[in-house]
Amino acid sequence: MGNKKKLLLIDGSSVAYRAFFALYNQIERFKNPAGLHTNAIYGFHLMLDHMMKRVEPTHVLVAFDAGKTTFRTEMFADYKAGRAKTPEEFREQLPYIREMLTALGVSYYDLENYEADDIIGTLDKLAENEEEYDVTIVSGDKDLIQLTDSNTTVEISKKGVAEFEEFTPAYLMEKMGLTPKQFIDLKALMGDKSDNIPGVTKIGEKTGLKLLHEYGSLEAIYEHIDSFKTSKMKENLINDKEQAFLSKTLATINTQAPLTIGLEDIAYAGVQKEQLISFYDEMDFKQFRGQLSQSVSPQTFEVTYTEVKDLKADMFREDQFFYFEILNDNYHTEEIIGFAWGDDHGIYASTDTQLLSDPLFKSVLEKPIKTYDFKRSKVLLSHLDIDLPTASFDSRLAKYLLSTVENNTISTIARLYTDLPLETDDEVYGKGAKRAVPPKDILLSHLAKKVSVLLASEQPMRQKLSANDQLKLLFDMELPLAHVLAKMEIAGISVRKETLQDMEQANEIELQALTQEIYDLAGEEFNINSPKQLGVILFEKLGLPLSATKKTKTGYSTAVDVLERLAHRSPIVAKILEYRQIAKLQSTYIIGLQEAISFDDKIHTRYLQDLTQTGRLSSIDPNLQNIPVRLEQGRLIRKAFVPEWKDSVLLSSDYSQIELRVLAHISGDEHLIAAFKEGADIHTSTAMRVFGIERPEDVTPNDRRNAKAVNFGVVYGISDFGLANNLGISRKAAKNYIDTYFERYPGIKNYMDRVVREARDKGYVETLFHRRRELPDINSRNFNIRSFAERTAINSPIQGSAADILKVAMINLDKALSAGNYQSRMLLQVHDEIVLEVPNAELASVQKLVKEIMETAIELSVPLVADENAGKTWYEAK
DNA sequence: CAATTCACG
DNA sequence: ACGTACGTGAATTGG
Repeated sequence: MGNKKKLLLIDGSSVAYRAFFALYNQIERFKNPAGLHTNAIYGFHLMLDHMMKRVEPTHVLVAFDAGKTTFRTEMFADYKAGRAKTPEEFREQLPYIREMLTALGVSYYDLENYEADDIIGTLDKLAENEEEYDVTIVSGDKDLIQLTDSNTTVEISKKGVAEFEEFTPAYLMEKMGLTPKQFIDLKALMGDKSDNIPGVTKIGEKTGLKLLHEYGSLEAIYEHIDSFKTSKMKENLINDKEQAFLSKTLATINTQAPLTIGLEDIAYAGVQKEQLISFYDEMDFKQFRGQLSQSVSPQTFEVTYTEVKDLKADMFREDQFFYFEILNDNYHTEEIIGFAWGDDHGIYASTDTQLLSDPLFKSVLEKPIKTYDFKRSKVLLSHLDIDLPTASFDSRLAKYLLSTVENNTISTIARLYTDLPLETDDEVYGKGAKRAVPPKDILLSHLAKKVSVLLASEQPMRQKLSANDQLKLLFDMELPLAHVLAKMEIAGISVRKETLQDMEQANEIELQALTQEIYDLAGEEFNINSPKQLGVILFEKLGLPLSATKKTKTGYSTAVDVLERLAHRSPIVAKILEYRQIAKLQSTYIIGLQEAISFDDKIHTRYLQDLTQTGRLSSIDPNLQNIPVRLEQGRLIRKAFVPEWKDSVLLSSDYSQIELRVLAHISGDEHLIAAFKEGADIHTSTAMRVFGIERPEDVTPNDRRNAKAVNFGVVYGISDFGLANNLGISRKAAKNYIDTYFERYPGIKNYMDRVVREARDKGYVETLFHRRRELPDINSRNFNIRSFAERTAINSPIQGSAADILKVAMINLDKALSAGNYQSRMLLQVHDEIVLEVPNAELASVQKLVKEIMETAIELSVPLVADENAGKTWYEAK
């Protein structure tokens, strides 16, 4: 019994280096006012926080390498020779990391002639002798793995600043089949490029592991060396014997370093607040500073405001900002808890929503106002029967257009465009269960501060919008769209609960039956919804082959594509697929949608206008942009979506192939343009060109299918691997398709090269309407990260321009419906589709109108085509 | 709170 | 050599 002590040992040199590179692509963002780079310091802090939280140590030490020469260089002059010079931007940060550790109450230590590894090894040994310690070692360097034992866990940094791979003796055995001691022998055989440890010629991880699994140790390998068959490997082993044993010595961590400190010296002291605050200020770490100030003195700015009890005419002037506050994010169900407005001459705040209905206030709101989140404001005020017709500025949308990298809260706006440190809503209102309306003075002051941030940030944001040529995007696209979306959300869509209830009952019975069948086939009961349990049943109990299996981080994958390849091996697989499909419909849609129906028998989704990286909308609470359609069983759900009015229908109008048309336009590829101008079936046309087929009627369904996949791939930023995966063909065959495609559509190839080059030069890409996507990773040295950024550079202008075009169409349609005094109204948007509610009497003319407006939203070098369908339910409007 | 799966364009 | 298709949201498990 008794509390075990917990010791955290950190390889400071290696963790700092990792932190430096984890945030390397943002290095220009991490500069304090004095010009010092701070990315490694910041990253180190994040890693340390992460581990402190996870381990909750009683004792901590950060060990650093002392200098260039160590006892190892005495034995082997070339040890760690030939290393790339440490960048100056990194070296300059090291002293500050030590300063930070002091302020954080964490000890650090270095020792002449020894490396950080040896300090850690020695302390680990000391702790082991005392027995009541649990030890966690953190490093970016796998060498430390040799120290793992029953009391010692080794965390090796894997990715970013908070992802680690946890090594225990059991894990090491499972992963590599090695004991911690054998891990040293592996390195002796393999060598280590970064430390310039030679190892044995031509022996890498694979051969090293094979030898160790067979003989157990380096010594044993050499004892048996005479019995080896003659081979190049044997020869290398013999020639490099001395080198191998030297490597082993070099790789072995010294656990007997002559430390001048002991465990009693490294107890965790806790943060030194004063010191830490001045350190954060010096480094310009606003975030850490903000978090800390929560527990110390609130660190913010002050603002004078008037708490309003009675309205007076002189409280209102032209060009004021108005801000309306709610506690949680669903503005359809939340009520205003306070509001504030003002300009440079004064800020006013109140919690009395009755004031809003005062004729004086109402008349002010009828004229264009500046605000933050016009759509939300409009919906909230509509609940008070106040109509907010227009806005002349929306800070939230402005921020979204300037950069999609961060969120668009006022706190973020404050940080990016002003020097006012505004607390986040989570800090002021609390989060999770603790969230609540604060005392009035705190609330009003926070609201007044928000208004003052909105005031201070408007000009900086306008200037940047202007510099980016994005003013029209804000004033002619996003702001008018916010108005249209508000009306759609307020209108909502009628959903028939009884239809869903009937489906729920039928499905319930079917699920019961399937569950029983699956249990019978499995020979036991288990949770079919648990991929983990399902994996055990399929791959262990039933012994299905792992050949088709993908692995996930946590175990076997049981995703559809895997299961489909296994379907012929056991009848249980098909049952599981069927169960999955119905269970998905049942929980997400049939039950989920019923819960989202409000008292007016309608569903009011919220469109997020400032979330996606491309300019698309998204839909939440519930998501009405992913209602099933591809499979008939799911598609039936659409029968529950109906018009509100009698003698009306739902009209759905969707763009045909809008992304490929956009691609044809921005690439200027003559063949793709010609195909669209001819009105050809685009996938058939692609099949003909790529597979060299003369007549359309000779294109088989399979040809067309393959061509379709290629077309999709092109839009996504194609790769042979991705296409191969999608089509279930070899990578080579996929590469062949792609090469032929680029040969036959040189304009497309040209576009891809051009847009990636532009992204590299400018750091961002743009849509036809100047919507930007920043691509900070485009010059990353990491192949994966860079490739992703390149595909994104290709895809974003296509997906984004298509999104822009539908937005324009919606705005134009809204205007036309109003101008024509139509009763018809838009209800839903699904990326390339608009759903309207239309009285029968208006159907013919509105259908024509919608088609016309969608097809003329923008003039491209290819025609735009929209197709309409109407019916009594969304299901029939297909 | 992360991971997995699956619904949509 | 590297190991991936682009963009979303919701339900469910299980630590």
